Amino acid sequence: MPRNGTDLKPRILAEARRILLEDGYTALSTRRVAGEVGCTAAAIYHYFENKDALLHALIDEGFELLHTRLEAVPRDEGHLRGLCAAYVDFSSANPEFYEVMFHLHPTQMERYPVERYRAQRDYLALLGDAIIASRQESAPSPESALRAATLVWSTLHGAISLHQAMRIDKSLRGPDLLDDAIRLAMRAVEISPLPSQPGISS
Amino acid sequence: MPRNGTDLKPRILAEARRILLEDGYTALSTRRVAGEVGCTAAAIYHYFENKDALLHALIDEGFELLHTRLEAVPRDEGHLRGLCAAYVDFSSANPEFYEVMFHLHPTQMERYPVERYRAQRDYLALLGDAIIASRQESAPSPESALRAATLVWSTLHGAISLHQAMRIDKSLRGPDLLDDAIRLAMRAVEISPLPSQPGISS
DNA sequence: GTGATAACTTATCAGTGATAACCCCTTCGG
DNA sequence: CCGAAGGGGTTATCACTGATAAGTTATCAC
Repeated sequence: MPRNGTDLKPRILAEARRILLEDGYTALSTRRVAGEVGCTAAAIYHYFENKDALLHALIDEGFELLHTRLEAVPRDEGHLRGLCAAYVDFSSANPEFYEVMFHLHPTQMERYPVERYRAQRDYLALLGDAIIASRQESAPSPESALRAATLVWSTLHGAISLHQAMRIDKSLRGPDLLDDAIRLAMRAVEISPLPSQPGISS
Repeated sequence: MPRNGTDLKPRILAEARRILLEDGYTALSTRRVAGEVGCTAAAIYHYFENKDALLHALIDEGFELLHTRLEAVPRDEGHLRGLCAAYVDFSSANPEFYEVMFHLHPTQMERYPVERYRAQRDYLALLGDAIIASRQESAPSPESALRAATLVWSTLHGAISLHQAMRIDKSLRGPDLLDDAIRLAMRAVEISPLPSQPGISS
């Protein structure tokens, strides 16, 4: 039985989350978590199959946080724009969460099944619904709504990615780029429903 | 003097490049490079200050490759679209190069000075020129051309990033998303020159 | 030849994720 | 009340990683 009274699992998660948010993903090591929890690194493997499983628990937390943020957006005529702004705001307020949720390459995350990402992506459904609602007269099919939603998402993600990686020019303000991206994303709806040309790029 | 006649440096670079392209960034370790070159891991540190310096040499190669690709785009009336397509094609043809060039987070690359990325980014200047040329009548200022070019770039990058990370829905074709992104990026020119609203997002 | 120096190797360190083996304490069956 | 069972850990260790200091060898200048 635990020397410290309570189960270790929540405390491991709490310390891991704190380290991730305070010092970033690269600082998140099993030994460091163990050290701050007050146990041995091997103890973590009693509660999580491996380090990735611990990280995935944090990723799931991030997706839940994003979910509640997006659900809170009022479903009025500005729903789509609100979703975009909320998504961008989430990335700015939680850059470390955003990084592990969207920046981590699959080769570094082989044990987080791609399926799980896909299951988590109800934000795409939200975007799709908002897109459908935003143009009731032209009534896009669910397929083209998903395609447009993906384009909206990818547009926002691109700006967030370059901004967070500090790749944009010094003379440009990050928030301006994010704002431009939101405005551009609103136009994605006009792009996607075009007939899909059979594959071009190699 | 070298036992093998030639200097090790080009061979180290060649093996590192091969490993990066064949097995990806995560497979690139000093010991592996040394093993395939036929020397010791410590020998690498004679030619490169650290592992990052070796990786940066590869990144520079990638930027040069991208540069020649973009320079080859004919500067006709379809210059901007051609640049976008060439950029996307480069990312598809060289995903490993693209990853280390644009996906590697600064926290994993602290020793690659951000300035160096900025110096490498003449593709932004190319995009800016193409944008200016594409609308000679409205004649955007260099500043808004840079801003628009960044938005174009970020739009393409977002689609490439999600595509390479296999984040997009199974029912969607990656090339379709890339194609949509190019079409949307063409509209970025209409977005950016708007009067920059003083900061909104947090 | 001799000294200097470039071009390495050997040995080692600190840190990473991960695993096997053990130990201790609680709990439950009898 | 006692002994087996098993959860909840620890210790020791492995195979990696990047990195460095110190020693060694070969070549070149003079």
